Amino acid sequence: MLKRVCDFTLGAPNPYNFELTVHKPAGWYWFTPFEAFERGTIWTAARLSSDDVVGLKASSLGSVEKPEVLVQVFCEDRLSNALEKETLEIIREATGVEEDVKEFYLLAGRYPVLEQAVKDLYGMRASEDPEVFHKVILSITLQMTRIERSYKMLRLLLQNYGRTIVFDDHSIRMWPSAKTLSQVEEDELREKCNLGYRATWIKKAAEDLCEGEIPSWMELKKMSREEAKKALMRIRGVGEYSADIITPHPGFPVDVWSVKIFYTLLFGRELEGNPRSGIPVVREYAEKEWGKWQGYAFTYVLNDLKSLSRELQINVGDTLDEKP
DNA sequence: GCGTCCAGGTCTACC
DNA sequence: GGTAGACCTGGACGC
Repeated sequence: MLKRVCDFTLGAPNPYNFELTVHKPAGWYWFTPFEAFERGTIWTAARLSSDDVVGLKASSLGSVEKPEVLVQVFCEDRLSNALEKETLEIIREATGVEEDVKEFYLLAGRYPVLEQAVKDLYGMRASEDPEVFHKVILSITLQMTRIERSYKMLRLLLQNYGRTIVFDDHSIRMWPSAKTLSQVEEDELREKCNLGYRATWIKKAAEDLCEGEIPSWMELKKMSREEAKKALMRIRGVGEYSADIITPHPGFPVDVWSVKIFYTLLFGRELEGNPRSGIPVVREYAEKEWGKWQGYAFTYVLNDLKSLSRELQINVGDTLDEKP
């Protein structure tokens, strides 16, 4: 059982909606697929550069217009000043309390789809777990398969190689560390987690990360958008789509499923022919129209599909199932 | 039941 | 530089 070692209280530029930020409507997790969310409070876990895992309990003390977030940190031992500072940095990144969305909201007013999404998800931040390795695993398991199998692979990875931490009467399953996965035999990884050819890439990424060949989140953040993407695409198994998911400079990671929806929403007609042909069209549109806010546009639309399809009377298909 | 097809990308060999 | 073809697995579908 971890003990409470420190608390942080954070302010944010309004509007800021804590619940929508940490518990997004489309069902995606904040830090780990096995975190707990009950009545406005979230219990989750983050990994520090020292490989220590801290438990996080977070809730809102304020409102959308007067935001204030309380985060309690749990750990085996008291954190050093450096690790406490790193924990705060991770929390700031994940809560998005330093991001001001007013500019995005002004831009959104010019596009009916975004205007509706902003109305529905007012105050939400697009931010999430700033851990490159977790995002590498996620993006690789999302490739070339149905979403059900992606979830299965993720579940098996966490169940077989992740660690469970217990704090504040909650038990949270954490992602496996790069060190752990680098030491697992590739065949074992393939068989135990149903990864197929992805086992080679995940194992290689774990090894590269241990050897310092993959930049950290903060290092990527300091790079330009293009440099960060180029650095990520040097990881085996990470192409343009995956790099857009991993990078701290969010792009527009449309795939053959989401491109059909975005095409319909943006151009008012269904995409005909091979869906892959629509990907560069939608990407180009997002880059040209929304520039640095394209990641926000993607997150807002993706998390508001049910409402958008109803309000704009557009059929977005039957693939809106809840995520794990 | 059983065989076949193909999917929320990426890599590699070949031209 | 551009582009087929291969890659794991498992659910859907046709027979």
